Amino acid sequence: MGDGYHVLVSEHRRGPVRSEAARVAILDATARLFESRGYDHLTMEGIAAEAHVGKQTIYRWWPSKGALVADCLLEGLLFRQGFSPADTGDLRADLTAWLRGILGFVDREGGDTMVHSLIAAAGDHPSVGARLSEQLGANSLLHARFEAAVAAGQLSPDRPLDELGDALVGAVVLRALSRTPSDAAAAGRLVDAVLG
Amino acid sequence: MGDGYHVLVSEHRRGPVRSEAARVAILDATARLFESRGYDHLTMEGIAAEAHVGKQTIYRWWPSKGALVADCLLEGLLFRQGFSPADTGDLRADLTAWLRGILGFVDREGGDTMVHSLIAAAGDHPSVGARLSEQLGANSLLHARFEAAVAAGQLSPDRPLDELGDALVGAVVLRALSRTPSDAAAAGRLVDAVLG
Amino acid sequence: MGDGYHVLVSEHRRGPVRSEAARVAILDATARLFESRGYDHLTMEGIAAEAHVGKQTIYRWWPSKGALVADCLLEGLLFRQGFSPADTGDLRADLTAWLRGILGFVDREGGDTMVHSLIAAAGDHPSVGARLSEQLGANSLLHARFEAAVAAGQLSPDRPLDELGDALVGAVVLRALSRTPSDAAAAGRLVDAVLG
Amino acid sequence: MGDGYHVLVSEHRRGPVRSEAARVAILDATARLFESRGYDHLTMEGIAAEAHVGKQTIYRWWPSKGALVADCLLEGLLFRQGFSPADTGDLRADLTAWLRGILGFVDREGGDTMVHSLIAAAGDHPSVGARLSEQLGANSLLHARFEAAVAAGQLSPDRPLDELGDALVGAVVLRALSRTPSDAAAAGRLVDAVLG
DNA sequence: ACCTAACCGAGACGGTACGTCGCGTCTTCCC
DNA sequence: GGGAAGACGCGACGTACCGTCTCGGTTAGGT
Repeated sequence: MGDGYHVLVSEHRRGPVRSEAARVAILDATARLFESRGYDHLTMEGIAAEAHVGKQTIYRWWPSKGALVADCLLEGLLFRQGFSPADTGDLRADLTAWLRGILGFVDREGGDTMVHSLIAAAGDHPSVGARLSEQLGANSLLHARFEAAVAAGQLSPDRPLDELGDALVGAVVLRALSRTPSDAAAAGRLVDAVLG
Repeated sequence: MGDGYHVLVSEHRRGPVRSEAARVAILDATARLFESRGYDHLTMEGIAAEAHVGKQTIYRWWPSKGALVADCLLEGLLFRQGFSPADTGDLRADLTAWLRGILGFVDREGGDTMVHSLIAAAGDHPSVGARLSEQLGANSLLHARFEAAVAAGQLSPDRPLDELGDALVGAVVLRALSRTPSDAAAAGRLVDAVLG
Repeated sequence: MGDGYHVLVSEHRRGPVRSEAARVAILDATARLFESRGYDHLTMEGIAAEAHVGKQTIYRWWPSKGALVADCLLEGLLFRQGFSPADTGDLRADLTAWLRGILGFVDREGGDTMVHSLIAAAGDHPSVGARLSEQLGANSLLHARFEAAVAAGQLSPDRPLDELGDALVGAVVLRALSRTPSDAAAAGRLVDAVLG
Repeated sequence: MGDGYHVLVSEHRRGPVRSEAARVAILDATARLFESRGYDHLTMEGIAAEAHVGKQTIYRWWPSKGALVADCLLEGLLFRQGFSPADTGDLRADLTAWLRGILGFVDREGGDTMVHSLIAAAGDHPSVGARLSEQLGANSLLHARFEAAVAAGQLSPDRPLDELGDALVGAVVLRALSRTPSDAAAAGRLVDAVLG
């Protein structure tokens, strides 16, 4: 897992094996250019040049720019900053703090570019979208926090937890899309909206 | 409304006035090509040819493809299908039906292309994002439905209504981004998630 | 003569007469831009802007860029530097000095640009070619010098004088076209070639 | 000869080598369009289309339209009709016949277009001018004829032969520029002018 | 004193061509 | 056969000018 887009099967072949150096150089170059120039200024030619690699070497292993970015996400080269909700026992407070962190990141310099780039990449490659919400903590960490809240009796057990996360993350994405700047109370209001 | 991207300020200028025929032809062509080919196969050259217009006439009045699409949305040329929640008195049922309609549209042939295209366009132009959620009914119609629910005592008056809509629409957008197909119960679960 | 491309006939018309200010501004602007940017970077739009004049005002009175330049030559706004052969009594020496002056001008900074521009303009407008050789002194001044030489017995009376001038000027133009730089003795050799 | 604009130096480079097929297709298309439409209706886009070649492939190897035409001349694809003076022993008669041929060509349909096109091309690219006079026979063939005349005692040995040719060819070019139609005796007068 | 045709400035219009960028494929030499 | 390099056909970009047309404003005869 995380070996690049094509998983090497064990069929025996002649000739040299895939160059790990090239694979890493390509992903590094992709991540570097993604962060500095954004997804839509990311070009295959630019990546090849930055990685000192022939274009064919990229096309041999990845079918598209989106797949390349998806692999960068898998390797954790992009969007290093994960957002995990704390567990102080107070679900509402924890969610608000978590959201405030995310909204702050989105509003900060470069943050919205990053999110926009990820959204654009998600349009090109299916798994990027999944990774996007995962990096925002929704899929795993947020789910765990919700389960803890259910166990603590702060959340009704029949609430669909995945959808709860989707709603929160989705609202953030929507704000990023419409470039609505978030005021200080926005995180609180959003939590109020879904928790009641 | 429908004045185009540049709002004509009242300063007097000599010379010919902007051609309404060209403006309409361009927006029509944009809408036509957007629906038939999707946002990322939309080209300025294609629009100019389809509208029988010089490229410069487009660039004179719109800075980008995104702005063009945003104007099409403003004029209601795109995404004609608006989604408005009914008011049967039962908020939960109404929201579920409304969401089911939207999710069905997104999953249906062409629907996800349309949403993906709008998301891509939103990345290029700020106001497209706002229009996107508006067309989904969130900003105005959904807000009205929520207010009716508050009046009917079905919704706590201190729930932030805008954020409630954002959460629902955002979840839909997130699903579209990650291309998660929605099962029959998805709409219900989503409503359960936010209404508790 | 020199009133611009269209000679005003005396038929009576209503309305304002042609604006002399505009005519002069246009020719001045043309000459200014011709000298600074060369014939092929000369544009109708540039001239109109430089002259603070509508494009239509240019097209109303001149059919082409070449005609405009031809009028500039007629008015003496271009290529102010005329070359006239002296008459010291020694035809060979006078011609050599005259040619040296011309060749020097062509080789000097900007000179070949000017000649190239005039040649290019001549391609667009017939009378520019005639003006070109006239400004080089060939048509009138050189002819007069030749007649004096005939009278002084330095030149056989059956030599065709016009062709003699054409040969000398033509050789200069050819050198300008092929951008052959002329050495110090070139003028002398050229005179030797035609005078024998 | 015929190596194209860029002379390949022998430094070794990796990667694909320049496509000879593309080079030839481009030059052929250029010659074809030059002859049919003239230099100033020659467009890079037209050449690319005619040659079934990408525009970039042209710009990769030639900096301008003029360079392209210069290469066509080098390859002998243009102006196939060379003019060579005969040697009947009578220099004056031979030169007159040769000039009459050239002047006739220039005056004939298409001839002046060709010369004007070459003159225009010469303005864009230095070597075209040199090729122009070469194709008119001046540089090599005419020089040879002059040497024969010197050997035969018909021409003084101290006459500068190159300049003699320049004078004759230059006069022709000048006539083409000023679009002066040549009468039947023009060739004779021109020869009289330079031979005395 | 109007009327109105023609001038003027400004510049929008439908076009053509420009020169550049990036795509994904193909070709060459080297390891 | 993988890899670096990069030429290739191609499509689109955004810009520059072309020559025409359309405005409002101005200027003179004509009535």
